[in-house]
Amino acid sequence: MSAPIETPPAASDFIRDKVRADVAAGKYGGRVATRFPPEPNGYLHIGHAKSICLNFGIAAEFGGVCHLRMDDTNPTTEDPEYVASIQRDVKWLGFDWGENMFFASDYYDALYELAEKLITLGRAYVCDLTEEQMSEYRGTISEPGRDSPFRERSVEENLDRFRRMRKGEFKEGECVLRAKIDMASPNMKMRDPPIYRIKHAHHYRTGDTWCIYPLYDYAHCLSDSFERITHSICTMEFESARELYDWVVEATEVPWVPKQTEFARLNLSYTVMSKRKLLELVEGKHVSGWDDPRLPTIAGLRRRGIRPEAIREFCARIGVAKNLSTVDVALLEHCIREDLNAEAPRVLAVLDPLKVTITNWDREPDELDAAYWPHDIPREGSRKVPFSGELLIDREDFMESPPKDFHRLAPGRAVRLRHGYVITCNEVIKDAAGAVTELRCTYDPETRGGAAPAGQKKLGTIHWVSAAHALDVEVRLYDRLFSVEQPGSTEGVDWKSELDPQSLTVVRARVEPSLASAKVGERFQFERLGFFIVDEDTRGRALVLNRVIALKDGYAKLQKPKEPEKRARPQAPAAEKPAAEKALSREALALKSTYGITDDEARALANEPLLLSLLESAGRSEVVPFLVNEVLREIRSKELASVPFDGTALVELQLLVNDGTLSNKLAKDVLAAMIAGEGSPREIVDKRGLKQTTDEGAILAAIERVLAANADAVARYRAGNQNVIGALTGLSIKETGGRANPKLVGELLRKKLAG
RNA sequence: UCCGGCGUCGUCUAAUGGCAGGACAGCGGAUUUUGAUUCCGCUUAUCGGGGUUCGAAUCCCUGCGCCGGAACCA
Repeated sequence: MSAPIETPPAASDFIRDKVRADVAAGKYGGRVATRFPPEPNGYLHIGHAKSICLNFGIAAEFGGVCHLRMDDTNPTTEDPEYVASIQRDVKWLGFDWGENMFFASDYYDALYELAEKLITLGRAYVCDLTEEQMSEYRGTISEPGRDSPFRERSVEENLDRFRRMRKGEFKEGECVLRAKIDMASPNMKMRDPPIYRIKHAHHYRTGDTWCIYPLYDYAHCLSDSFERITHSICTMEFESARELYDWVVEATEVPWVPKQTEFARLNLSYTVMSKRKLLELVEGKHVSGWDDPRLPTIAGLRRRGIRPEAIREFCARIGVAKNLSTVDVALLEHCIREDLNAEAPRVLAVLDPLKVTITNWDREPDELDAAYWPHDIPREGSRKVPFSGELLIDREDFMESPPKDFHRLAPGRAVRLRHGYVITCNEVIKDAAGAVTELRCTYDPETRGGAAPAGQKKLGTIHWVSAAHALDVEVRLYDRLFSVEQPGSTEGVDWKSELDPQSLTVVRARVEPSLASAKVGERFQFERLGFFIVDEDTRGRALVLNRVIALKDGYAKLQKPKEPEKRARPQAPAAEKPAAEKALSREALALKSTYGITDDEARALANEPLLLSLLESAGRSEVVPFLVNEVLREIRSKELASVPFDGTALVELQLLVNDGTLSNKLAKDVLAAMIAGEGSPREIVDKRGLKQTTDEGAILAAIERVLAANADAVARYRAGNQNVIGALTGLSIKETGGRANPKLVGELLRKKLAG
């Protein structure tokens, strides 16, 4: 239930399309139930967030439910600490599973009963092969496996041994329960996969009740079934497990049959996402913990200061598809800035202070009014900012001999201090080593509040604080964890060596005094610098702030030498000579010579038995193009195993095309009707009045109606978009009830548009 | 190599036989007391080769490339 209202409306995707179609078809009684099924053996990361948003999002959109289920079937890796962190993270992301919190470990009894049932039905057996033997018997991806010598044990013996497994009479690894499927299956997952193994281990929830534990492929689908899940959504690496998923559900004869759908997992540039690598970073102390703000973990993102709104928006924007994809982290960063722009009040802070003395300041400190929000954000509020004779600015905002486009402070130049006065630099003080230690400037009293002096239109603005008033704080500047786009993608290079040593810089910074009351978790924008959050390491008045994300820096970009354009696919030359094509099979060769057809046609025919039988009953090569191009499409897309007509009907159809009764397009419509069982081609033509027309008057009239109704498209055509003619042709044909001769429509249309 | 999946702007993703669209990134301009934001504009793509069709990113054949699958992990 559950997604909060402010969740961005998700654009549709192939999974939502499927759910929508299932609901419309009344599948599962129109019910929608999804689940997010993490194993509690690690922390959630932004890749999980994608799955969470998908599963909870779909449930919310279709009035269904989304369960949170711990897939805890491996006692040796799981831990309640992870359960707690997962619950916290899902909740923090803004989702609510309500009553629907489940644990696979709660199903151990039911799973065990079904395993006994499988044995009783002769669909599972206890196998005593060792692990190495089993893998040897399994064969390889290109060679079939061999049956285990224990495969034909009697039901009684299997039942007895399985019960003894449960009682703890065997050592770990001594035997397993296997599904009895097919050792020769091309899908390795189907070669009698183990479904129960012995583990004399303490489970964090069931304690020492069990010493056998079900494996994923067995437990997961049944858990889905127990929970009456309708759409079991998972990532692509489980694709070959789907066949087994379906087998288990069917073989155990459970009443509820969920269906699995896979989508591509999220990869992000400049970071790593695998549990193994994340664990290695944490355990190897490359980061400070699971919540290190540089990590893509939910805990890390939260500590970094990113709001769940930004993550949800990001997940909505990346979409859901099956392509292997690596999303540019710049998109995440964009979502973070976009979210914080309207949420973080602006304040002044200096990260790398340089002293500025205002030589003509001869009074008490001034109290300036400073709005918290810029003009384009409709929010109220301001604070006082003290201005005095001794200020601090960021070192970056001064250059002794600046280029022309540097609109900041330099000897003899003026700059506006944000919310303050315009100052002019008169003198640069340096230490013995030649480093600048102080700037001596004068202020213009007429410019209080930042008003531009007469005649000075273009004036840079920089941030500053008053030295005597500013707070001394710790600021942690976080950046991308890795310095390369795809860590680990270069052969022979350890991915850990690609960590960016500068992903964290800690500085002592000075911030305006209003931050004295800032609370942990509060976010600010330090003007011109970035977004910051008060970190939980803050102790009393000793503020610690994390940089969430830097502001975009147009000037820095100007300075950077342009990256050479990475362009041009390094693919072209291969296209020169056509690669050797696959030799024709014996069957195809025979077809080719019998019917005098092309290689391509023979191949397509040989691939599809249904097509072959149609051709045989037709006995004429004339129907081959239609068979290969149209009939094949229909039977593939509708997954047909048979059709309610034979080849003679196709010959009849072909004759109708030949004598001009039907256009090719109409023939396709007739074919669809034939598949729907509406009778012979001639009957369908008569019944539906599908006869093709070449009546120019009628066609012209239709074209005129279409052109009148689509003036904009006509304009685009005349403006040079030739492709529009396709759409207009289609529309015109449709206008005649699909009966117009397409070629004629095209000719007339072209003539009409030209004239 | 066997089975399966996937190939659309630099990146992610739409277009379900009929005008290749959007977002991010990039580039240019306007506005700006944040070189931010906002606004406007621009560049850039259907993996190659054949076929079917009036019309193909989409259907068929084929080549190529990438990913996943041989845990008693999930």
